[in-house]
Amino acid sequence: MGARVNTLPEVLRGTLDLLVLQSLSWGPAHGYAVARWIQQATDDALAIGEGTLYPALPRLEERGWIAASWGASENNRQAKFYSLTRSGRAQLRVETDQWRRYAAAVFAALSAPALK
Amino acid sequence: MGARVNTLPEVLRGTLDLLVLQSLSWGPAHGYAVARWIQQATDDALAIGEGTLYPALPRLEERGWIAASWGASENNRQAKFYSLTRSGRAQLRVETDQWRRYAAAVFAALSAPALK
DNA sequence: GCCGCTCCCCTTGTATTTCGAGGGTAGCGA
DNA sequence: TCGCTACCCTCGAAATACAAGGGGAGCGGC
Repeated sequence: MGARVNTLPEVLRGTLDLLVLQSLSWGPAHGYAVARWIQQATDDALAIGEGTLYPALPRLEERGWIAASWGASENNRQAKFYSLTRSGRAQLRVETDQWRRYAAAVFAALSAPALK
Repeated sequence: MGARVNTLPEVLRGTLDLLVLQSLSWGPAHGYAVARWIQQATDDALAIGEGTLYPALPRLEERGWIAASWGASENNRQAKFYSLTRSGRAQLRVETDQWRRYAAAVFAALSAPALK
């Protein structure tokens, strides 16, 4: 049915963002913990390098989806805690939905017949 | 459990490749038709621009996954027909599997609990 | 015969993002 | 004091999707 047409990277490249937002939906966390969460939540199927994650966090912050503040970690280290903003929560819903529709479309294509 | 750890783009960026390979699994087709197939097979959820698809085809050819040959289209135009090679068929299996595992991991994360 | 549409190919520049490698500080236990 | 782990960051290289642009050739209508 007439859903809007998506371009690829809008959803694809946003997958990291989606995972980060989702990880913060449980409450504030620092970058290092976010990385661990993703790895754990995907049962080690996905690993995010620090060189990938750390640039992503200010990006999300710039867009107003997360907010940062320094604090002490569980291990008594300085750590930058990120928390979801109101608009970040909305964005999480948007991206979750996009992902679901995108994944459904790919799965559909994988079992689609030849072109008519 | 102990699946291999994936990096993001290996799977993500390969999604277009996966769709193209899948579209050719039904037999040779020219680029224009591949684009139409993808749009149709995903129920209009995904649209691939020509500026995206046409550079992708030589890329896949370079990797030995598809082979090109000129011919006449259904509408009696010159068209470049691509067909899956043997190694392309293998690649299709690999990428299908990767996609399934990747998608499963993301879905798992979307319903994962807070970090321990 | 000509117009315009659709089919079909392609290139270029730009923007975005991921990755790997590298570098740095600071607790903490031995 | 050593070394490990937790924690932050930057940089350059590589990929690739996109929008915009350009072109040729059938074909049907006039």
